[in-house]
Amino acid sequence: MIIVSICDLRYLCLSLFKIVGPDSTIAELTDFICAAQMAKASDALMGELEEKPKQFFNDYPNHKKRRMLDYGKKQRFEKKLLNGDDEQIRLPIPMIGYGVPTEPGCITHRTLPEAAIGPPYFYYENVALTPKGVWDTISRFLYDVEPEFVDSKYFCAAARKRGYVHNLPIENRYPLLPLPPHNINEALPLTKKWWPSWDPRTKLNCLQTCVASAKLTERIRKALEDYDGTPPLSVQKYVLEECRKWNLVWVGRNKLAPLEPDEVEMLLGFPRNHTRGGGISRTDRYKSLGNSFQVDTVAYHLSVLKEMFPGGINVLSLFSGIGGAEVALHRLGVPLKNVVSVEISEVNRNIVRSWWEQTNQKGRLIDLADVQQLDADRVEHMFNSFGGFDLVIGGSPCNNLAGSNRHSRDGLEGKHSSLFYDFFRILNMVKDLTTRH
DNA sequence: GAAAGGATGATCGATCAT
DNA sequence: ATGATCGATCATCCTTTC
Repeated sequence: MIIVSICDLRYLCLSLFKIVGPDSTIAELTDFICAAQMAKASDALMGELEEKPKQFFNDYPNHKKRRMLDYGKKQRFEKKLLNGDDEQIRLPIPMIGYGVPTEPGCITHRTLPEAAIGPPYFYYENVALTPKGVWDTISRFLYDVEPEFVDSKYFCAAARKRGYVHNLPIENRYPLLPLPPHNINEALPLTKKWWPSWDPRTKLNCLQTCVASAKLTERIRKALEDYDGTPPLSVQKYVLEECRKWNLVWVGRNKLAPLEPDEVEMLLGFPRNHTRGGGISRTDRYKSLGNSFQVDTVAYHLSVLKEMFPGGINVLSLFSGIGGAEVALHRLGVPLKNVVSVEISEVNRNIVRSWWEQTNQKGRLIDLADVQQLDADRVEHMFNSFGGFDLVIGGSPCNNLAGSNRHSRDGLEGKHSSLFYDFFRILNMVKDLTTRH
């Protein structure tokens, strides 16, 4: 039974911004929404309590204050309230979304919810493997569009499991050419010579923000060189574990190494030296790259824009990072008229700016620092001076969702990941402005 | 100071064993 | 069916080294 519709939720959200103003925190916002849902749903809950009271109390302990860390229970709660008829969002096997160029089984038709249909087009990205219920919430806010889960291992030699919520057409997509190498030994041909037969990997795992230290690879080398030829199974197991955990590749006899920043750029579909701005350390390059789009994957989804906008597009790019969206559109040959790029990191803004200059862009790049400072007035002003935005694109922070985070995997309400609600807020403003014109 | 190294589990699903 | 096991994962904080 659907108790609170997505429209109600959006109106609640928007009215809260009007009531308490843009300075209110996300925690206040979500508390408000939860309280409103509670009130609206109380009648139906009484019915449900009669049916299976025990399960209810197991699932939803009786506390007034919402705690950050019990997102799982809260999300189940919300799901039951809002989406009781639907199954929880599941990841597809294989993880190819509506289809990828290299695999059979392409879906060419879907029906979008009425409220989701553009203009503007929007494209939202985040990690696929989140705590439970996160994608249900994201999908509900983004007009009930079902996420498209795609693993970039179908586009390049490294895995990258991501969910994409967008309202783009899915017919007649095409990949960037030339197709990038799909296996490790094609992408990194020099490793082939040293690759032992007992290492069965053909794809790398997800490229992350940290890489293994030289000390670690030295320890592995020492462990291997005790044996002439094939090491015993126990050593093989240890080495392969470290290889998979740290994405190590073979660069010499018994010698493993982490990927170079150049190689990560190539695997992610960026031009060589894309992140080699002035004064950026190796560590910072890995960090910026690890937080980025896989360009070929995103470009495949965006390729439908090429025919629709032969004269170019205006883009609002939120959480731009090192400009994965901009690079993807450029490589597709979609002219960039006006690009508003919002990115908190100055280093990343410099990277995008110098890419913009190096590629001789004819359009205009406006870079801003903070999505939270992007209020209705500024959006409306830019909207009017450009004649609207054709695409709102971005991937909001994943650090409170990602599995690698031991310290603060707090879910969508976490300090950084809650900026998702700013993506929704800004997209919704653009949507309103577009329909008004 | 800046860069690199090292220690730090948990979640969730898929697969396997019972 | 049900529980055990396995494997992947856009990270953060503090210490050490340069």
